[in-house]
Amino acid sequence: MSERKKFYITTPIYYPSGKFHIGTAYTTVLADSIKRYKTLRGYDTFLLTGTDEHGQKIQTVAEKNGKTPQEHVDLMAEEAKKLWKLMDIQYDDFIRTTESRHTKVVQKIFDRFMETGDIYKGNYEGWYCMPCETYFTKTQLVDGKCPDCGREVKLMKEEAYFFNMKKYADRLIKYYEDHPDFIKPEYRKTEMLNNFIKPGLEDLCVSRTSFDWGIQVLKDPKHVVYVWLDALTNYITALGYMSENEELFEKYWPADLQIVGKDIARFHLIYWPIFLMALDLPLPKTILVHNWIMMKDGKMSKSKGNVIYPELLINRYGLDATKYYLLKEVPESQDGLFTPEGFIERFNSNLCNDLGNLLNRTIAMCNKYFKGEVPKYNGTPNEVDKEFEEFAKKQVENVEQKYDEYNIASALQEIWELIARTNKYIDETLPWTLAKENEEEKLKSVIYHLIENLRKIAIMLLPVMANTANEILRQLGIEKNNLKTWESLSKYDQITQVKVIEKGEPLFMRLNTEEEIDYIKSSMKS
RNA sequence: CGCGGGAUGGAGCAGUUGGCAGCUCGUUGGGCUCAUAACCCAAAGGUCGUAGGUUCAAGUCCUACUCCCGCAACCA
Repeated sequence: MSERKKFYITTPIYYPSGKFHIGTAYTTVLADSIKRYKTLRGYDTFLLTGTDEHGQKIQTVAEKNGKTPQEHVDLMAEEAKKLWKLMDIQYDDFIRTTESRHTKVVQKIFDRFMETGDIYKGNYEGWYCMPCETYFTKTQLVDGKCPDCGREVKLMKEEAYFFNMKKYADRLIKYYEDHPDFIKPEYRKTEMLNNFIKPGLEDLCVSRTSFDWGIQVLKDPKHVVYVWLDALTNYITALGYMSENEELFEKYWPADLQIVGKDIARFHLIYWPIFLMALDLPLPKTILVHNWIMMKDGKMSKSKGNVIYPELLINRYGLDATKYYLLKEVPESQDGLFTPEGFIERFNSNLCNDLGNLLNRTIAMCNKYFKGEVPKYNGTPNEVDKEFEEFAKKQVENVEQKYDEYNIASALQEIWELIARTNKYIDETLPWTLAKENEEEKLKSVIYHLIENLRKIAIMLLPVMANTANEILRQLGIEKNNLKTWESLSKYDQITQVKVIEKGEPLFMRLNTEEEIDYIKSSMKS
């Protein structure tokens, strides 16, 4: 029965050493929106997210809080799930790297790599900070001292396993060349080639003995698997790879889209494909590297007192407004900028004025002139109607194309152009004048076109702002499911026997700019 | 000469293969009254980082330079 095409999409698994900030929320919302779009387009979708729960840092943080590492990550995983619930993220599975379905398979993979010779034993050398119990590379050091605490570091050596990356370098380059869609945006590929691959790949350290909060290496129990071999494989262990039941894996792998932040681009664009090659598995179709949301004074950090948490925005301004802002604000070519001013401006201007007010005035007119009953489609008696219809059709195509390119910010841009055009249409057609002059047919056409455009706008907003979109449809009185599908966007004359609600309700209430800016700024400090 | 990205009216950004410099917000003036003091129109405001070069024509190509940001190998 399942002839539907599948679409497997992943977020990174997040490292729960502290509270999740807005950057994490951004990645997840981006993935969720794309999933919703693909679902709307009829795909059988699967969205995976989760937490990366091992490592030295977790151990340290847990101890500081007087907890065992397990207690700490249990708590953090719940925090993550709570946040995703608040944000209405429709994930299909949540993988934790401490779950046995993951650890068992990682052990198998490690064993297999030892057998194939991809993993060999060697020595890891680095500058070690005793109090922090952490290794640093030479370039990470600040004035030759520990970048975290500023104390002396010692050059230390420990036995460790390495993965032979060099062996796969040529294959990786070839793969890049043969698959132009593998990495988005393109310049990330250049970055990888120039910085890491062309100068010669170094082998990757995949085990440690200096701490034990990790997955044990079966054949050498004093070692635990180190970071990336553990973390990256979540994308396949979650689907049951190498387990008794590989059904999901068979169905969904390879991933269609993997979304990562620019900070972990290297690991996903180099090591991950190489691990997959070593396992003889197909590579994901596309890895999308997104940029960051920055603050005016640079990177978000607690010491600067400029961290913004998603809960704050959601609780005060609503989920849809928050999602809209996030997805609109990060461009492909560079980092986005979060400013309280920008947030409030977007809210008032785009959401209240452009969209909310358009719905409100449309509903008011439909009530005033037709007692709320949407007139039947009667063609395009107005001169502008025809051009207007064509414009809407074109925008639908544009939006679709942007969504297909995973460019949500641009898709929203295109939707807002249609909103603006629709507002303008009211001024062009002057419905109140038509009413006075008893131009019944023309007036019917105008109202119909307004309602129909709003219907299209709502459907196109479904992936990003489901609540708002459904609320628009509700106020318009659109109930039939066949008027809520993406396919219905290509039709213009389908609305019949529909009655809008008697009194429009504001989608978004205008905010007092100064008050809210103060509010956001003061909450960022505390 | 490590690599990559950026530098465009007050702020934030678009600018495919070179062809009269655009968008959003803000400012000013006007219009409209269906609407959430919203919406529509118009105007002001830029030597497109600097200096050269190619071209009939360059924000867009080439060269040099300046400044900002990220990465620079095991830090999500």
